[in-house]
Amino acid sequence: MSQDSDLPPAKKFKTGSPLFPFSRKTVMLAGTRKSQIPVELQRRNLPIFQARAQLIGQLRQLDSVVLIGETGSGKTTQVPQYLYEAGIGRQGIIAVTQPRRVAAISLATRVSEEKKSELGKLVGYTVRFEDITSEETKIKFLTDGMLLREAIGDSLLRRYSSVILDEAHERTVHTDVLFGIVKAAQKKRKELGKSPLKVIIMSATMDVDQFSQYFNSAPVLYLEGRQHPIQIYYTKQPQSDYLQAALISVFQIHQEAPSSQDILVFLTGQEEIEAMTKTCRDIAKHLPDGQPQMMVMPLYASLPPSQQLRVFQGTPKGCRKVILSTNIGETSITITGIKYVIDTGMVKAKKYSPESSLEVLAVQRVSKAQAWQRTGRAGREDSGVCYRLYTEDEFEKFDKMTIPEIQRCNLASVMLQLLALKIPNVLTFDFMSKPSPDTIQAAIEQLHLLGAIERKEDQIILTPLGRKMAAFPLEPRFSKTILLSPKFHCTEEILSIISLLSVDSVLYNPPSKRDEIQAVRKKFISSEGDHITLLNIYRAFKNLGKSKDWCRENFVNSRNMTLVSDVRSQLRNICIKMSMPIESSRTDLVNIRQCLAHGLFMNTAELQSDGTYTTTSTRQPVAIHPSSVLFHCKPACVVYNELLHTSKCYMRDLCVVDADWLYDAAPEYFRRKLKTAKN
DNA sequence: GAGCACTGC
Repeated sequence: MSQDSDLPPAKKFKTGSPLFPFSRKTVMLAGTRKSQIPVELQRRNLPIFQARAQLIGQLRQLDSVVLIGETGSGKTTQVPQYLYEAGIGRQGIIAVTQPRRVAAISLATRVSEEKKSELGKLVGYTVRFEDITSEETKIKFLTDGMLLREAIGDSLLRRYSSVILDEAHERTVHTDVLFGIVKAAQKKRKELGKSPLKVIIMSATMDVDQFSQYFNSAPVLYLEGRQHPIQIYYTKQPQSDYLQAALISVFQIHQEAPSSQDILVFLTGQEEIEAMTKTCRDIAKHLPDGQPQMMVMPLYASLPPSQQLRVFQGTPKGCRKVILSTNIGETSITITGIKYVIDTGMVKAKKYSPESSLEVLAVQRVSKAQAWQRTGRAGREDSGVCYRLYTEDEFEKFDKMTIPEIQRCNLASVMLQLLALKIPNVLTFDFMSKPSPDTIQAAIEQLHLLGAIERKEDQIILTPLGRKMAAFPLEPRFSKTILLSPKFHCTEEILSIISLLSVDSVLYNPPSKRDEIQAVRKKFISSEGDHITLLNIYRAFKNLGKSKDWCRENFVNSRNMTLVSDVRSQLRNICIKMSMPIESSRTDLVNIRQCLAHGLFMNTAELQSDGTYTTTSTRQPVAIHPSSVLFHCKPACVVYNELLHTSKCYMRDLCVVDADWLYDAAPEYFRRKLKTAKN
């Protein structure tokens, strides 16, 4: 399979930087083929169809199965139909979970077409804000988070005869918790003599042993995908500057390859991608005659949707598309026509350290699994080529798998959910990959401080407040803030603020338009901090009919703003269901800030005599983030939404508070902290 | 004095 050769892809390119040679390997990865043939024929043409009878036989017999199949095997669309057509578990619903909303929606649409039934009848989907199912629905696609929510109401998942956990290799927090939930539900249903629960884990070719072992040595079935050969080139020497290396590779390929073949480059973040976009465009302008044109497109999540869509558009004849992407291009967005992938081997990812309860965002090496995922993007329609900007020796030293998210994040929400699910002992919950005891302990401590839990005879139980908190699709401290708000007569305002905080930033901040933005934003700015400023922006948005034009004029992300509005009405409905009084504080902003102080007291920082800030909880030196309206101010005491560790440790989204309010909110906590500070 | 990978309820 592998054949080494000293074949640099091009020798003509000159930028004054040395060329570096690559060594070559060929591997087979899966791809999908587009087709215009009728649906039934397409179903029969899928690689999985040959195995249909055998597969149905196996699925009928087994309680748990791990199904390994590469992209293009058709497993996600076909297995639910096979179960249904064979009448397996006819008495219940077949659930298929997905990590992403768009996937759940498009798969449901696809399968309902194949079954020639209207979407929402036999085949439906459930995602946040959207439930397209009915009494008739037997095959239901849903996000993993949605199934987890449903489990809080019924931990035995009684409505379902089968649960298919798809894309299990991605190991999202939600999928990882679901592993434990479905395993426990299956066992419990058996013990109680109820109808059995079939569990099917679907994954790309990774982690097989771990999945199988966890599900009581479940058999592993392999499905073939459609294979397209991919040539892999490693650099012969380690590259000290991966950006420079990527740049050279792009133009080497550009000189050699037919212009219809597009290039996808994996980089780490917005800033880097914008800079590289500019450099590529500048160089492309001055290429010698006779070379193809080049269209360079950035791709990252916070890019406005209109610009994201550009990567799907065709280019004029004789023009090559070069897409510079974050890891959004690994799984979330699939671009057709990619022939070449350039993998820098770097990624920006979050790490969590429980001792400082800090989340750190840092550029680091990808795992082998991630590198393969990137490589696979080159061979989706046809054979492809992947340039890895690292040596084969370096690759061998990469971690095998990306550390699952559950071992890299704050577990407060997860622990609250497990408690709401009535898991007997959350400290010993059967995670497939156990988080560290420190992280679990830190989460329990947080929930305790929020008043969500109490200890009773060595058991941790949910308080009535904690039970209410679990009803909100929010981080526990946000739920708590909402539940406190009636006391301060400002629930309407707090609902707006919490909704604003719980989605991505609604503010666009392109550096090129900084002065313009500052002028426009002036009218909303509150000296009391970002929360009140955001509230002002939301109020204006709402009063002016939620208009898109208004958003554009004010550099507000209208997509995120609409999401805020949806989240708000969802949260408000939950409040109504709890019979919470919902009042508006109108012009009184003090109440709102008091309420925030009571909810976010754990995130407090105080001004020191030298003009710097220190967190109250861990005495960590912190600074006000440049995006804050308080950036140039020095309030004595603030609460913040989150800490972000980049070049410094920054507080984001701040609110000015009185120290007295904080002592009122948690007297015991602050008495203890004060003592520690003095020692 | 200066900056934010990606999902999801």
